[in-house]
This record gives sequence, C-alpha cells and structure tokens, in this order.
Amino acid sequence: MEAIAKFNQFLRQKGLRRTKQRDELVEVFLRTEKHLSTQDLFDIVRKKDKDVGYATVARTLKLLAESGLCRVVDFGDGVQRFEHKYGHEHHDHLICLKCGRFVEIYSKKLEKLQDEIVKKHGYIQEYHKLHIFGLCPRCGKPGKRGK
Amino acid sequence: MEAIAKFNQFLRQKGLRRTKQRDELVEVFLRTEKHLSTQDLFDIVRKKDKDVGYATVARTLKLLAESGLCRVVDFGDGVQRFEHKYGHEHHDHLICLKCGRFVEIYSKKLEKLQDEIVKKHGYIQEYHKLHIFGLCPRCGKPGKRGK
DNA sequence: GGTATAATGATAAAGATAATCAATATCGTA
DNA sequence: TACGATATTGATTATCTTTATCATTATACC
Ligand SMILES: [Mn+2]
Ligand SMILES: [Mn+2]
Ligand SMILES: [Zn+2]
Ligand SMILES: [Zn+2]
Repeated sequence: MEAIAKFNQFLRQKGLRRTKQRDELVEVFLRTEKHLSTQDLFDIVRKKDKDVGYATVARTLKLLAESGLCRVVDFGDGVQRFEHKYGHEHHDHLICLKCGRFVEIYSKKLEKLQDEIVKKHGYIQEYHKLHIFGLCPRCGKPGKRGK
Repeated sequence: MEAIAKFNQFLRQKGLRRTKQRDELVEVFLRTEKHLSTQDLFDIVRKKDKDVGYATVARTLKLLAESGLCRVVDFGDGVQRFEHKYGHEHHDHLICLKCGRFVEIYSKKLEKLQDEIVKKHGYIQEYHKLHIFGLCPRCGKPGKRGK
C-alpha cells in the first residue's frame, strides 16, 4: 500500500480526521527523504503555507510515528528527529562527531547476532538502536577536517 | 590506579581544585553501582549533606565523565544517566519497555562485527551505543506483567 | 597569612516537548 | 445540503532537564 493511503487508513481506523494541514504535512514529509526535526518540518511547510502551527507539526509527526510511517531517531543531542520507516529497510547509524555527517548501515549478520543475545536473556525484542560515533573519512584524515 | 586517585589526578592535571563537595560526590557515586541521573545523585547526597547544590552535582558528574570515571547513558527518555566506566568493561543494554528493568550485554563477536562495518565505511570509531528495547522475561509472560 | 582564582549554591535562562483552550473544521447523519 | 457532535487547530503556556550567571566562599600555592 502507498504510504499516504496507509496514513489515511490509520486516521480512519483511529476515528481521526483528515485535514488540510495533515495532508500537507504528510505530503511534505514523504517527499523529503531526510532525518527531520519538528522545527525542520515546520520551516519547510511554512514556506508554502503560513497557516500551519508548530503544535500541529509536532502532533502530526507523532501520528506519523504511531502509524508506522516514520520512526524517531535520537542521536543524543537533545533533539528528536524523524525518518522514513514505511517501505524502508531497518538500518542503524554511523555518525561523525566532528561534522555530523552520517551513513546508514545494515548487516544481516549483526542483526542475527543481536537476536541471539536477546533470546539468550529471555527478552522479546521490539526494536533496537545502534549508534556508532566516530570520525568520517573526511574528518578522520589529518590535515583536512571539519565541514 | 584506584578510581578516586584517577579523578584527583584529573583535577590536578586540569588545574581544578579538590573540594569537600567533589570528594563527597565522587565517593557516593563510586559506592553506588547504578545508572544515576543528576537528580538521583543529588537525592542520595542530600541525605548526608544538606549543603550540596544541584548545580554542583551536575557539574561534578560532567567532570566524572570527562575524567573517564563514568559515561553517559541515554535511553531516550529525556534524562541523562551516568554509569561507571573506569574499571568496567564496555557493554550495551537490553531494556524492558514495560517495567524499565534492563540487563547489560556484551558479545565479543558483536563488537568485532561492528568494527568491521565501521572500517568498511572508512570511519574511525570513537564509541557506540546499542540499546535493544523489548519485554523482559517477566513482562513478556502473558498473565504476569508490569512491575 | 595573603592572594589569585576556582568552586559553590541559588536562581535564572535556554531549549525542547507536551498540555491548555477558545475558535474552527470535519464528517456521519438526517 | 444542513446539522451537530466532536476532533483539530494555532497561539500560548506549562513542564522538564540541562546549562549559564553571579555574588559569595573556599582552595592552593607562595
Ligand atoms: Mn536513517
Ligand atoms: Mn550499564
Ligand atoms: Zn565528519
Ligand atoms: Zn519488564
């Protein structure tokens, strides 16, 4: 199913309503393949429509997460970011401490190993977050550094 | 070297001073093998000494992290916690979404696999954080749940 | 002891997310 | 199409944690 359809289905199933603001926000979010904070999305939408409030952006992002269209990414810098989830493979992140550049990583082997560890402890996994911090190729090279 | 000695060495090397408060806080922190928030440590110390301010607790925890005695643990609930690091092996966390119970996990194999992935992307790893969320054995069992 | 200056505690500021509330929009129903 | 219950909105405030400020006090080196 298409992402927008899935969101609207979610709204209906929850007894929530479609609104001009939600339509706009979902459309913009889906069009923007980035890790967006509430402020980020607010700024983008505001360029097109001055009548969208910050609170609505925050509320809509929460709904998007609930509906399974996005998930929260927390790099520990005090700001929640939201990234696409629906139709995207699970992945983790490798983040540069100097410039903030990051890459998405995935390893079936790694995931499997994690599953085994979880099982060994008798836990039932819901999700996990692996963040590896370090220096990107550019920042790690002595001589050239920073963004 | 003993942990307290290492901290005092750190202070001296930075041109910082030993104080009654720092001595107390470090002593209490090292005696408490838990994942403490600033508020947690403040509450504990306050029972013995009413003359320690919250700001000092926060500042001292930051120094403890800088000195390598502790590290920050962020489970994404908006509160920074601090856990022992010096003299402790690296480990990750497996956290119960229902009751908050968690266990510390470690796998040499997992660590090695992560290193390979980092290298493959040309990054230089500084540290990483793996948090696996799910249900603990108690909460996962249907019938019995919660704390 | 004297002195430069680091440290402290109380308080305010910052910065993000969540709650409040009167006004408005939505949507099933008639 | 109009009605009406109620979900939604935008502006604002509240909340919560971490960080900054600053006058006062304590430390360490001489
Ligand atoms: Mn991502
Ligand atoms: Mn731990
Ligand atoms: Zn970089
Ligand atoms: Zn549990």
